[in-house]
Order: sequence, then C-alpha cells, then structure tokens
Amino acid sequence: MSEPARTERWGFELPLMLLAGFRSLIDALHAELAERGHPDLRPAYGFAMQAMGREGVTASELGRRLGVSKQAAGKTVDRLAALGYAERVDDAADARRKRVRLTPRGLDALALSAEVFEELRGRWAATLGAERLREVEDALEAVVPPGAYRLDAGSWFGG
Amino acid sequence: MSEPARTERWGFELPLMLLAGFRSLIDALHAELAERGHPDLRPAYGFAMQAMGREGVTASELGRRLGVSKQAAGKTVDRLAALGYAERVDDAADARRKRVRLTPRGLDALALSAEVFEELRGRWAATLGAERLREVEDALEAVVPPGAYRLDAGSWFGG
DNA sequence: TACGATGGACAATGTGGTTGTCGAAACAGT
DNA sequence: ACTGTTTCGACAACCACATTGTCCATCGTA
Repeated sequence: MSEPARTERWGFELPLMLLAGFRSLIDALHAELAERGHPDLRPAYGFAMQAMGREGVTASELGRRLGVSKQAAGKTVDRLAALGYAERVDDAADARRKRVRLTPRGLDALALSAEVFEELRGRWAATLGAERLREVEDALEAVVPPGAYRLDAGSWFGG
Repeated sequence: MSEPARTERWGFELPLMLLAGFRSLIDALHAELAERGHPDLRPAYGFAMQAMGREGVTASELGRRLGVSKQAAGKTVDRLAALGYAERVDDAADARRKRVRLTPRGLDALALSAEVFEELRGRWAATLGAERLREVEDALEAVVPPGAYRLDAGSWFGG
C-alpha cells in the first residue's frame, strides 16, 4: 500500500450521486402517484404540468419554459390531453392561440405531487437532520448556474 | 405580509436542484469534450463507456450494468462503434459472445472525461469550500438508496 | 395595406428505450 | 451421446421524446 488513503471522492462520483438523488425522489413520487390514482403520469408530464400552472399557457410559451421546441411541447400537450390532464381552449383575444389548461384531474395531480414532495423532503430531513438538508440545498443553490434552474426534464427517467 | 417568512424550501425544489446540478456538470463536461476533440460524444455514450471499462464486456452484460435491455445496449454499441469509440471482437472461448472493447479513441475520451470531472469538482470546491462539498457528498451518499447508485442514465439530457 | 413576427400544425428524422422472435452456441442431466 | 434449457446476438416493430424545416392563418405595426 504505497498510496495514502484517499479522502476526497472522485470527480465522476458527484454527478452520479446527484443523479441518483434526483432519480430516487422522482421514482418515489411516481410510485406514490400511481398508488393514489395516477398510474399513467410520467415524469416528463409532471414538469410540463408544473410549467403550465393554474392559468394555462400556449404551447409555444410552454416550450420556452421547458427549454424545448414548441413542437415538442405541443406533442407533450397531446399526450397530456389524451390522458385527461390538460385541454386546449381557444383564446378569445387571439385566433392563433390555443391556451393549454389543466383539467381538474390535472390540478389534482399537481396538488398531490406537491404533497408527496413535501413528504419526501421530510424523509430526507429525517435521515440527515433538518440543518444538514438545508445546507445541502444552500450548497446546490450556490453552485448551480441560474439559467440551469429551468423546468426542463427531457426524457430523463426510464420509467 | 400576514405570512411569516418561510425558512424551509419547498419539497419540489429539491429534485430540481439536484437535476440542475447534475445537468450543469454533464453539460460542462460535454462542452469541454467537444473542445478537446470529441464533439460527437453524447452523455449516454459516456455512461456506456464507463460501464465497459478497459476490459470490455458483452452487450448483454453491458445492458445489465446500465439497467437496460440487451437490445438497447446493443444499439448504443452500434452508435459507439460507428463513431469509432468502440469495436466488437469475437470471443475465442465462446462463439456466441462478441466482446465490446473501447478503441484507443474511446480510452482517450474516457481518460479525458475523468480529468474534466476532477476539474469540475475542483470548481465546486472552490465555490463551496472543500469541506462543504464533502458534506454535500456525504449527505447524498446517506440518502441515496444503494441500488440507485448504478450507472444507468437513460436518455437524460437533451443534448 | 403590406410586411414581419408569431402560433400552431404537419412531416421527416434521430436517439434511446421497449417487447417479441429467432437461430446458433453452450451447458447440464439423463 | 442425446436432449432439453439457457444464453447471446441479431432483427423487427413499436413507443416516447426530442429535433429541423415547412406551411398557413393571424396579429401588430410601419
């Protein structure tokens, strides 16, 4: 053993741990949502619903918020609409626009997600202690470039 | 202002921050790789190359390591081979098997990635301080279920 | 009014994943 | 030595999620 013990972790472990943390939260969320009446909800849909919020947006605007093309956003809306989570309504003021709005089912899923996320954060807090968790959040906020804080999540899951 | 200041963050912010941290590292890695002679390298390929390592594996084994089907792994190998990062060689001991091996170019990319990851971790350490970064890593290790520490990364990027 | 920018639809394509099927090779049990 | 079972790799069909490019209707403005 000519080498001294390594106290620092390898650089490549950091993204792996971040990803694993993210995935464990998202997987747990969707397992919970599936049990509570939303088995068809996929991770990408959650991000889209979060991005359209309570007021509704146009597909183009949704694309901008998610960081994807308007076409991609439109397709996501198609799927969301087919599942009954969103609907398109004509815009009275602009005949080009169609506003995408969450249905009551969509709003329910959104509220449920928020609940589950609080519960999951609580689980982390129980493991780490509230103070340590807050430090992790502070640290992440400090290193993440502001632009990267968007809501886009691509296909990132494998669910 | 009837509400007291909220000191806790919302639960839904945690996955978002983890994802943003992950993405910022991966995006920076690939920007750097592109500049250093590997513009075609996509994030998913990096995970696959990491998983095959220096010895080489079969496509089936690669699928197992990545947590995907052997067919999916085989397709990734196809693309990696088309780009010159990997090659298939017949297995002398088993005529069914074809070992997938990194080419010198693949090994170069792998070594370069490791370098860049160290550099990126150094950047985080400079921002946070070495101690705080280590605490974040410790915390993540503590909350992430052991099984989730695999190398699978799906399509997660949007590159 | 004519022009440019915008919104949404459609098509073709790429990437990464899934099942299912299949033949060839390896292997274990009789 | 023969016979089933398992494994490997290949192929096909399909799905989810993204891309670019094109097109037309509409809106706002010079």
